[in-house]
Amino acid sequence: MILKHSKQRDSIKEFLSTRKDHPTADVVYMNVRKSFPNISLGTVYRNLTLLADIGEITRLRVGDGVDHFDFDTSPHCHFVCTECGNISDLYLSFTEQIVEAAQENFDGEINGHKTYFYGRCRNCVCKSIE
Amino acid sequence: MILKHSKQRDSIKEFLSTRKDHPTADVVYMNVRKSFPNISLGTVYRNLTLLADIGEITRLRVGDGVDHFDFDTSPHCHFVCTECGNISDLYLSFTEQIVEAAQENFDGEINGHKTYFYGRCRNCVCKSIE
DNA sequence: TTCCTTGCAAATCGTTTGCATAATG
DNA sequence: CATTATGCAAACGATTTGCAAGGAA
Repeated sequence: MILKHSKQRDSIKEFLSTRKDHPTADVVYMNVRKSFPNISLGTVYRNLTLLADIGEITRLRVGDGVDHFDFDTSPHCHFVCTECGNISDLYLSFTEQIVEAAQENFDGEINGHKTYFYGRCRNCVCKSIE
Repeated sequence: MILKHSKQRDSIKEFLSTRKDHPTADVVYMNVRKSFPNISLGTVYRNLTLLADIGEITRLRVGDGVDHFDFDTSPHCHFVCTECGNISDLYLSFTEQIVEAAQENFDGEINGHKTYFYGRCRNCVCKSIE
């Protein structure tokens, strides 16, 4: 399967690259529609799936029932606020070591990992104190 | 909301407690039906959701689009075989420290984490070598 | 008797897919 | 020209939910 260029896909990547909040397919759709009013949700899904498959983006399933997408494919963890749903990046020094440590304890081949931290973000903590 | 006793819920818990492979709602349904032929999928889902909400079990979203349930609520990680889909437990010594380390690097309140390792299990690695 | 739980079926909702057409190389 | 990508709408599949009836406290 040889990829052909597509303006829609470019636009999706371009949009994703500007966001650090790990948008859902629907959010991508809403925004890309500003440039491509006729783009369909199906196209957005198809491209997000394709990009995730070839490793240009990462699909996150944090547990809220909706897929989120991350333009940053470097190894890092995520924090999910159980109150507002916000997802933020968490770059931890031991991220790399986690896989190594797991590999030592596991009889098989480990390629990667996804770590999600859950709790309340700064904003939500502050709000509840007021 | 005060819980009332229910034979169906007992049976669901009882079944889950015997399994270490993190079954899906459907698998739970299939098995509990042996004791309760009339139980409905809805009831299974309702109870699994309830049990997860009160913390008696854990809901796992490993990324295959289906929810898995774990009777073991102690802090541990999971390995997901991307070939056969199997999910196994991974008890790592540093599991506890992960949250602490993350907490130090994050401005908010972290309550827990879920870590999924992806790769190929022993079985699938062997098969591909044959 | 109160109110939680169930079974059933319909509804929900995020995601995928089939198809005819348009765009790319 | 061959093949991939698109828009549209229908299909899918896991999970949830409304409702009337059953069961626990």
